[in-house]
Amino acid sequence: MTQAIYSLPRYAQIKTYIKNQLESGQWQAGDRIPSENKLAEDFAVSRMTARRAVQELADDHLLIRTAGLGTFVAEPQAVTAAVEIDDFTQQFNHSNPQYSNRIITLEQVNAEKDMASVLGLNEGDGLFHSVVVHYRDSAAVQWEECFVNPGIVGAYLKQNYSKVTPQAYLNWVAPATRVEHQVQAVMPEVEVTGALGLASISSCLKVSRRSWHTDRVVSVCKLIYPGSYSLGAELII
Amino acid sequence: MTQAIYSLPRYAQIKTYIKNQLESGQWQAGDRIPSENKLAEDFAVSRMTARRAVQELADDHLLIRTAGLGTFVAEPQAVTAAVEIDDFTQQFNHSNPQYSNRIITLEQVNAEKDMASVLGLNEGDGLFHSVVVHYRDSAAVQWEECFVNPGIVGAYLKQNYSKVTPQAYLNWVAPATRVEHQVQAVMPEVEVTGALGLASISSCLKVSRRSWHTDRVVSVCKLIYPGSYSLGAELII
DNA sequence: CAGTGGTCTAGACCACTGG
DNA sequence: CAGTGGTCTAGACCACTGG
Repeated sequence: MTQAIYSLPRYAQIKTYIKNQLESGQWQAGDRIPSENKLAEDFAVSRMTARRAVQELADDHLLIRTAGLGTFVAEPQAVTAAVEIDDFTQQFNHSNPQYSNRIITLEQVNAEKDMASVLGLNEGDGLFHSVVVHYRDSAAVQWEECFVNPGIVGAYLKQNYSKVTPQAYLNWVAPATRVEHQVQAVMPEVEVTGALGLASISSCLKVSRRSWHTDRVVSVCKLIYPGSYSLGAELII
Repeated sequence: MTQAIYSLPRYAQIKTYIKNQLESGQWQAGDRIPSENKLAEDFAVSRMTARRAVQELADDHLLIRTAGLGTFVAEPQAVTAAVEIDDFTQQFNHSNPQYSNRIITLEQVNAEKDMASVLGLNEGDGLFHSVVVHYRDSAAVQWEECFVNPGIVGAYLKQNYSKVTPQAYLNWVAPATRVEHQVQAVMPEVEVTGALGLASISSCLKVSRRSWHTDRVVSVCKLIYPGSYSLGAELII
């Protein structure tokens, strides 16, 4: 069926076959694809080999598997390309004389269900919550709201954040081994626009940020920038 | 050794053990970790089970494997503030049945001063200009306005963009060797909001994108997304 | 109930690395 | 050469799903 490149491993050949079916539209989102046993039979390989092909594609989010049900074509994912933008954590520090901040909130709260699951905690567990507004030359440039895993950064609430920013402290205690960002345009709540000194219906840039230390989530943050602020290099168009 | 959560699969227990060694610093970057055979013996499992644990951690870039040599602790990754942004060129293609587009503009224009300098042209030189609106399931998801260097992509205007997207064509003719993005929240002009089917004061995400082929600028694009659209993975907070 | 994916075994052969 | 990871087999038992 699939034209094999010489000596391409069999599981890779099966992957290629499946990917061709997906790309050509033969198998549509939501369709059930052949079972491991069927693929093993069709390609004359053991089930473990067929399984490997399917599993790796599932790991890549091209397929979704459910025991007892089968394997299904995933909804088209927004394929992503990594783009380097400003590192917000390094941008703001107290060695910069233009910089200042204001602590709005610094407290322990009980984890709601979603946040608990993201941080690997149980619902109701204690976690740390902070809200800080960052200024450059007395203009508010960022609202930073963080939820912090107390199992990793136990002394988060006890730091003096007029000396070090929350992000700098987090990076010092638990250097991120992975960071995930998500960017969106929003009109923030009045609480945020007020703190940033904006009109109540201002368009803002929202960056959601999750950071890991090894395999544990250290912090989940929401950063709001005034719309006039831009991430990345110079303005082009 | 490892405190197993009851009924956690054995490969997962071995993963936990390894991760503990990494987190505690027992195994440092560059160290060689026990071989599959050694782990299989220590944990009294088959080699395939031990292998699965090690392989999954290698897939997560915590370990690096080389046949004949062994498995080594990876260097801590340099954290870059990478934001995952949709790769428009791959996301939008005509083999995706949910996709469609509408060409608004496809023309040659004379370069204004700023654009000429960005593209390495002289003021008044001809350049190509396109505006395309992309749809997913008949909902507008992106306004794409491009200025294209005619010295690199001379046949840009002659393509049939009902068969291939402008970005896909650009990538085919002059694969980008560098891409720069800049992200901003804006309230677009009525022309844009109208084409996207939005209220006239909608908050939108604007991505400015410049792409290079070797050292020449191929295209300068402005991408506008509805504010409800988000770049990157799932919504967190 | 038959079928599915999830886990696991105890072997095997291979290409490759270092000493 | 002995050891490593990469691939692969032909079985097995399990929890789970739908009809």
